[in-house]
Amino acid sequence: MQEDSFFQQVYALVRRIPVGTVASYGQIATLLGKRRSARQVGWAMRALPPHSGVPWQRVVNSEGKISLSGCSADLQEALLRSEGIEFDASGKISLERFGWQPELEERRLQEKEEDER
DNA sequence: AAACTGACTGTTA
DNA sequence: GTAACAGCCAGTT
Repeated sequence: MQEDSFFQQVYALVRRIPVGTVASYGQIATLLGKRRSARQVGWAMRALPPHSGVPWQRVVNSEGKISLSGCSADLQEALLRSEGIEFDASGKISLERFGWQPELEERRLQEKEEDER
């Protein structure tokens, strides 16, 4: 569990998820070029030590729901709410509103550069 | 070494 | 709407 293992790649990517947005396990896997390795992303999150600095709470399943059970789920929801993310009546996050969109980020960056030019 | 277990997901029925 | 299944792979029996 070191070097540039799959887990490390996952952590590096999860660290880039902006505050107030969420990504799905599958999305992380896809961005890493492992389209069907969502489960391993879940493993990576599970293996995470408590004070790793990785914003694990920003990773939810493809429905926009929390995939944990028990008190861990409560913690995740609390963390996300504190970041400004809202849940609907069924405990679901609107990926439309809060989903991480790396491509849009790039676009915004480009637009900003154009403005400054 | 083999079988089993998941913080998953898209497809198929 | 539900259910089964395949694909993926690290860790744990």
